[in-house]
Amino acid sequence: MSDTRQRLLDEARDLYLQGGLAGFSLREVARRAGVSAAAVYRHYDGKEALLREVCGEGFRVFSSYLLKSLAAPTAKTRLHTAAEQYMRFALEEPHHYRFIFMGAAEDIGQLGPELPLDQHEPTFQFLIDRVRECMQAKVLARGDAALVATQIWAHVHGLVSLRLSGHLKRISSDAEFTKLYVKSCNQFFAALGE
Amino acid sequence: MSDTRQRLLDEARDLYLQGGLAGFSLREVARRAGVSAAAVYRHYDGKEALLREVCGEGFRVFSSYLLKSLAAPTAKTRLHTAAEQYMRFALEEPHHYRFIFMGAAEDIGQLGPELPLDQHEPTFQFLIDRVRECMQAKVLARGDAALVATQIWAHVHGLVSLRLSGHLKRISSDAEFTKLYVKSCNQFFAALGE
DNA sequence: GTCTATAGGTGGATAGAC
DNA sequence: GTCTATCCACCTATAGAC
Repeated sequence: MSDTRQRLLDEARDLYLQGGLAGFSLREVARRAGVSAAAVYRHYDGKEALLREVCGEGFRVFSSYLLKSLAAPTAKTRLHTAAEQYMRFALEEPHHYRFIFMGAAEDIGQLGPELPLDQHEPTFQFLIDRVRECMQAKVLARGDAALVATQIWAHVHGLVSLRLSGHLKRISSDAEFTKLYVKSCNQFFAALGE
Repeated sequence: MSDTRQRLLDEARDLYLQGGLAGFSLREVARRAGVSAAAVYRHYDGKEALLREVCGEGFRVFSSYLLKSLAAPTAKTRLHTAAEQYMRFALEEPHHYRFIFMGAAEDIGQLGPELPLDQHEPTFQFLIDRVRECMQAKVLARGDAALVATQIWAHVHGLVSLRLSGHLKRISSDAEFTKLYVKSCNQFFAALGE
């Protein structure tokens, strides 16, 4: 991948998250990348294709975080590590997180129908697998693994999305947030029969 | 308030939630309301002012839902009813919910600095009060009421926002979602020492 | 691969008639 | 209060030179 191509991708993501789809234009992306607007078309088919690529990159990075949790030795630690990695991804790659999970994908969907939202399924399946093996190991109470995975996803997404959107005014540092996140997850896992 | 003024407000909210800030234009709002673009300026100062008014209306409706929970007789039922009303607001007024809690307000913030996001505080304070009285009634374990309220907010917002953004592909009806929501809240409240 | 130039379009906002 | 007419800015996308 050429330097310019990657540069355009980075600037596109930043610009999008700075001003949403409203303030997003190829011209501005090109300006920031230091090339003309026409040059963008040598690398991407247009506005929609560029944003689509941003989205795909986000999912690749997200997956790389999640997969690290497979290195943990037990079902229980794999679930806990997965939750931790989810948070790490959100805090370390907030641009990507917001793009993927906080409405950006929907915006792209309105630009064109064939968006890469299908990528949600494989990553969600990963969480279901972690829940299922915890149930088999009697770490979580038996039940519908997909439903429990949904509850866990909602719990972590709720915390993370409020943090990233700036709604948690009482929490000032990442360290403070991490403490709350870990505590809240532990309490919720406990409620799920751990 | 004149008919046209209210009409513009309704169309503005719908248009915004249909296409985000990207597809939002005064001209289109005016078209839908059946007036000329220039007529909008007789009622609102411009694009930003119109969206600001949409936001304010959303908070008023949200408050009206929450306040109903004060009619419940005990601290515990008031907390449960508040959680239920939160969900009812989200399901019955998804446009307003998305506008207020799912990024829309941020978009407006980029249009102009003096946005009505302060209104988050009073409504969040309402939840803190419900938590505090539950702690005093020994329904919840004692602790930092604001922090526990944050956890509860995150939990319900996580569920609701995933539902509204269409990410919960396995849940097809509002009834099914309501069941999951109530169950999940009960489990989490239990973990908080109820 | 990058540029300039350009065609064709949408939108915010205002002026002035009615 | 609502209209038409208008100005100006910005955008997407393409054509053709280098």
